[in-house]
Amino acid sequence: MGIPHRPRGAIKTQSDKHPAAKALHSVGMKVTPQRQGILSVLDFARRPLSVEEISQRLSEPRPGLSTIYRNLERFIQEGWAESMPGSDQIMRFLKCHSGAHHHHIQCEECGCVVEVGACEIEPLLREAKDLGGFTITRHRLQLFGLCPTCLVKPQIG
Amino acid sequence: MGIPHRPRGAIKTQSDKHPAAKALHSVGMKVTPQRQGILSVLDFARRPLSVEEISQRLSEPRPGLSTIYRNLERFIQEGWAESMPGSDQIMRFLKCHSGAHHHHIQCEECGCVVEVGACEIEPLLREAKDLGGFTITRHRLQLFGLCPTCLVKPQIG
DNA sequence: GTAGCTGCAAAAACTTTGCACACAC
DNA sequence: GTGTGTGCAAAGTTTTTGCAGCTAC
Repeated sequence: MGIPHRPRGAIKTQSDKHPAAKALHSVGMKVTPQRQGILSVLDFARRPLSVEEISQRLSEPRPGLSTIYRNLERFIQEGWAESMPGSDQIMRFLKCHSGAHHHHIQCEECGCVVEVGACEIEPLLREAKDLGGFTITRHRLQLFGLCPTCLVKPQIG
Repeated sequence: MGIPHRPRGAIKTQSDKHPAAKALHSVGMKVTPQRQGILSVLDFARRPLSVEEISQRLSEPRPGLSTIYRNLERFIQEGWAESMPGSDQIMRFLKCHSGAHHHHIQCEECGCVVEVGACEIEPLLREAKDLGGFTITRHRLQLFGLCPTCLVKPQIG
């Protein structure tokens, strides 16, 4: 047990089994175990991960770091992932579940991230006068706070 | 010529001449030419500068890069400067003229940055319900647009 | 005079690149 | 079979660290 038996004939590329494979297919990218692995790791992650962290979460044999870098770049191009530069030099990556305009809230305690769909900032900006004469074309909002779990949990110290 | 003669007696530390020196003094940092230079470069910059760019704008003899890094770190601690991670790996630094909560608008064309003092986002966040149960503690808003100059100037292409 | 600061050089950390081989299609 | 993708290793960049000497105070 554990290994489900696979109906033969249904196996060739498993392209239509996992959504990841489907997505890769749809943009003309080859469906490789490495890509599926990286996408899967990002899917399960609840906070932005560095390349190193992504590598650690991948099962052996692990793809080379360069493979991870190269694929993340493509995923970002496709709008599947986002890079989140932090205060350190390390770039962290996050999967975007919504293709539309959205923002992220990150918990200051545990680092988990959720997407916030509704963006009510645009109208605000339209009204704002004192923007130094700038015409706003886009914005980026990062929210920080405490997630429900960490809010309940008493802070250490 | 070239070298202005300096009234003797007025020279000791010039601590009370430049605001930079004053500021350094006020937090117990020694007033060195390197620090004054870096602060001055940041003061004149209209867009975030990388360490390399700061170095290039300093007059000979230039401080070592490590000196620039070390001082930027302190300036950020003091709230005089801010680091702005971009899409590349390079950290860029910007002088904050307001100590209070503020945001930046960056021109997508020329890269210049201005501060926006009034932040009308807080009340908005307080009303917002669908934040996944998060309690917002702080936020970071980056605005991008076209500055008045670039708005007038016809785009190339 | 002393603590703090700087310069230099070496090391560290992160990311990119080149090329031969492998694999998805 | 072909072209894309991968692994490995080397190089490139940016940033940090250690230490001896210097300088602001």
